[in-house]
Amino acid sequence: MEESLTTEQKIIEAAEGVFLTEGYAGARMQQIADRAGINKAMLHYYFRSKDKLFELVFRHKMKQFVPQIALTLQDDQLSFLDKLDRFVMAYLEMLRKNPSLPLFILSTMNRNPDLMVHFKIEVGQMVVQVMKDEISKGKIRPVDPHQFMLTLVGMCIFPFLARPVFMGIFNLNQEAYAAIVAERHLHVMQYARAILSVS
Amino acid sequence: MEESLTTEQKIIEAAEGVFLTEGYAGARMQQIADRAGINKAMLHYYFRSKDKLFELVFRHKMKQFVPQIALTLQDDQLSFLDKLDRFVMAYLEMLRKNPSLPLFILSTMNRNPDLMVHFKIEVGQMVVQVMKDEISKGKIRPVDPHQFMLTLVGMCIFPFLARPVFMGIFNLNQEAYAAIVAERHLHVMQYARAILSVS
DNA sequence: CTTTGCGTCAACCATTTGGTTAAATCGTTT
DNA sequence: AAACGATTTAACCAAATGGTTGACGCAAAG
Repeated sequence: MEESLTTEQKIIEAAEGVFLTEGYAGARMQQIADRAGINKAMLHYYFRSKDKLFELVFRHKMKQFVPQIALTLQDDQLSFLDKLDRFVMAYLEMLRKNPSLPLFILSTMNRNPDLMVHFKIEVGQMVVQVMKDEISKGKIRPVDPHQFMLTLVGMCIFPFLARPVFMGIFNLNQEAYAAIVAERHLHVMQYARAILSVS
Repeated sequence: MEESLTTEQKIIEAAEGVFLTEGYAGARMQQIADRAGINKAMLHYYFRSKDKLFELVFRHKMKQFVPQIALTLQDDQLSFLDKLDRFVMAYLEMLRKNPSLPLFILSTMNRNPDLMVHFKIEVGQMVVQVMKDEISKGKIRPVDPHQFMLTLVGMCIFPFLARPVFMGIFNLNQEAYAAIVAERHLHVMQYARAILSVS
């Protein structure tokens, strides 16, 4: 079936699954080995330690998590709001495919904020610059870019973080919550338009 | 100094601190004992097991976390938006005092969604009902209450979840981020007004 | 004074966990 | 087919971890 996968790939795949759902402290090397269908010693043969393996997984997942909004913003043809629309659509779709990604990243980063150092990220500064330009050009209303991005990205991510809590509080079943997530895009853009649109 | 605290209280306080920052899997009974300044055996003397102690802490923290918006909504004197304003103010203040509460709750609930069963919460249904009433009375614009509450509460909580990531992405220091959090209330209400206000 | 029961502790225990090792197996080259 | 390096495995190890035990202190009750 998946015999085409190399052992190293099988390990990484298994490690991602286990680390994502259990977190670093909750993950067990044996569990990863079982899931990969190999001997526990292989883990240490290919990746020296639990830390090394985790770091590999984390780096990979972090790249997925940090919004690649930079690419979307490059396109000069579109208006800023249309660029946002594209980004929100793509980001929500990615999250739907990786629903446990946000909690994994945020938990890890809270436990060890130093990890951020390894990621020289310019996307933040870039977005702020673009927004300031748009504001000075009068294309969008003046808004604190930090607050705006915090809200915009949060609106996308939060439903995946709070899923069990909200399902409980609002008495929702799987389908009802899936419907909310499916409609999320509309409400995110409704927010963006309400805040940014020049009357 | 704090010799007035009973041993049981010292344990609970220490357990809260450790569980909040380390999570269940990452917390060590020895660590809790050290922090409480007592012997490890005392933990098992007062609370049979790690699970029992954790459950106690979790229940306590869960009560703090679930927005007590119900109380705020009762007051009939205020308009709906003023009620929201009160709630957002109070909730943000609580979060500022308990910055690691959200990640703790959401992590735990994701790991074990069954825990929600223990909390018979009616606040969700109540908020939905109030909003529907306001809508039918024409006091606020028609909005999906679920989407709205998800956004409103998310806007409050998310800054505390994403703190290290956003500090990294936007190159912010402690003070800069604190300033964003301090100003958060304004932007949350700006959202609420933009979405709910009848023109 | 002695007994009783709660609180406290050091020492101990069984299991789990990350990690190691030495032997075996497989594939490729000569 | 011998040799050789890469891969895989079972068995093992030391440390850590949640949990237990028996003794000791001590204040209140008898």
